[in-house]
Amino acid sequence: MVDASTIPARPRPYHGGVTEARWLDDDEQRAWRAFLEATRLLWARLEAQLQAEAGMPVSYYQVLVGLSEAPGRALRLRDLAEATGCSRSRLSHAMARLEAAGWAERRSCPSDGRGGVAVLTPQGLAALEAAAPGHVTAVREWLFDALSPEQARQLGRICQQVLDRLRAGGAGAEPDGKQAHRSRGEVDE
Amino acid sequence: MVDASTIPARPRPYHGGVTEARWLDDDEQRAWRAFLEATRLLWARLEAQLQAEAGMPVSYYQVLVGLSEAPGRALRLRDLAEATGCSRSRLSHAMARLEAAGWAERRSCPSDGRGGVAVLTPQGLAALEAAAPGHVTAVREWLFDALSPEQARQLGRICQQVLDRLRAGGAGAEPDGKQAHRSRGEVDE
DNA sequence: CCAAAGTGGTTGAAAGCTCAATAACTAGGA
DNA sequence: TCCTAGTTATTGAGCTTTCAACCACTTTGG
Repeated sequence: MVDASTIPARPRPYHGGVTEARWLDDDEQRAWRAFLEATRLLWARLEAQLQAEAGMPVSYYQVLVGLSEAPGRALRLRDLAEATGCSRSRLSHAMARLEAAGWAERRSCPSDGRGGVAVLTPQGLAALEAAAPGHVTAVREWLFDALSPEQARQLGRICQQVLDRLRAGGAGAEPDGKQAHRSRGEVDE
Repeated sequence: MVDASTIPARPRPYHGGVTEARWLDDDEQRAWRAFLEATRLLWARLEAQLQAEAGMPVSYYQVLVGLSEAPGRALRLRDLAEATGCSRSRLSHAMARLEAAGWAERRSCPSDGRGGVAVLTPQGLAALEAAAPGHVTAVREWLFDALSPEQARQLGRICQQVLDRLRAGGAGAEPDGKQAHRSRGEVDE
């Protein structure tokens, strides 16, 4: 079966750049294609499961989780955005939907007039508690049940290293928040 | 820093289900949170890079790659959708944009009157060849440079196992194509 | 006290994706 | 032949996310 990849199979001569790109070797190529396909399918499965059983996309579920873990089940919108790793505008839109569903509320912040505080409602907590077991079961079934305990640790370590590098590497990603400055000198092209 | 997760930190009693969900142990919990965050950030980085340097989202790049690897740089739309792992309607919308950009064309299929064939134009190939080195460099820089060769193999093996399980597990995901039948007996709730 | 700069949050438009419906065609029998 | 069922691709509506612009408020520094 032809597999989806974001990298052409064979190196081609590239006209115009200054530096030659270092292509992926066979192990890396295999790993990359498997990674792309696995994450894509896994994510689709989890979205479908949560949508079917709890009627919400994963992103909203994550917002509810973020709120449920905060002291008093309330959090500054800024901090909630940080905790769930989403942009402020995205959270703003999401909160509108969560509020409409009766799962969360917005209050103004007493200590900072600009601020807003998101609060999880009892119905929101109930929805989260109803959704969680099915979600956990799906994560276990499609991810961890396919792996040995040793592999689970390997995966954790791998992801942590990648994460450290991405965070150290700074600019270029996070939207909405601070503007990206585009560092990184050695981009060929 | 508070980390985003789709699983609440502690098991909570769940009222209403028949079966108790098996929660994640500490290793799994750590691995899962790191996985979520790392894939999210990595993807954002790659999207930003390709958008900035090549003016296209990763999904379109994947379509161009799929076409470039096909014999004659042409492929039935059905097969292209399969190869890139996207739904037919998504591909249809994408083709409209790629055609407008002059990177691909649609022709009717001689052997099947229903069918359509997508063809990569010379401009499309040029755009792909211009975009590829930067993309490969980014993948290497943010993913593989963070890992040892052994870890790259581990990641490949892990993803392959997950992939096998997802494919064996059948229904529940792939949209648009065949309808999902929802198997899996033991869903609590 | 006041202006300038920074931060927090919202909004509307545009892009991309999904879903359901539909049209066009093929294939497989009565 | 005709009729039904399945396949291929497109379309439009709706949802989520991004992006840029914006307002409100706070902080900083004269």
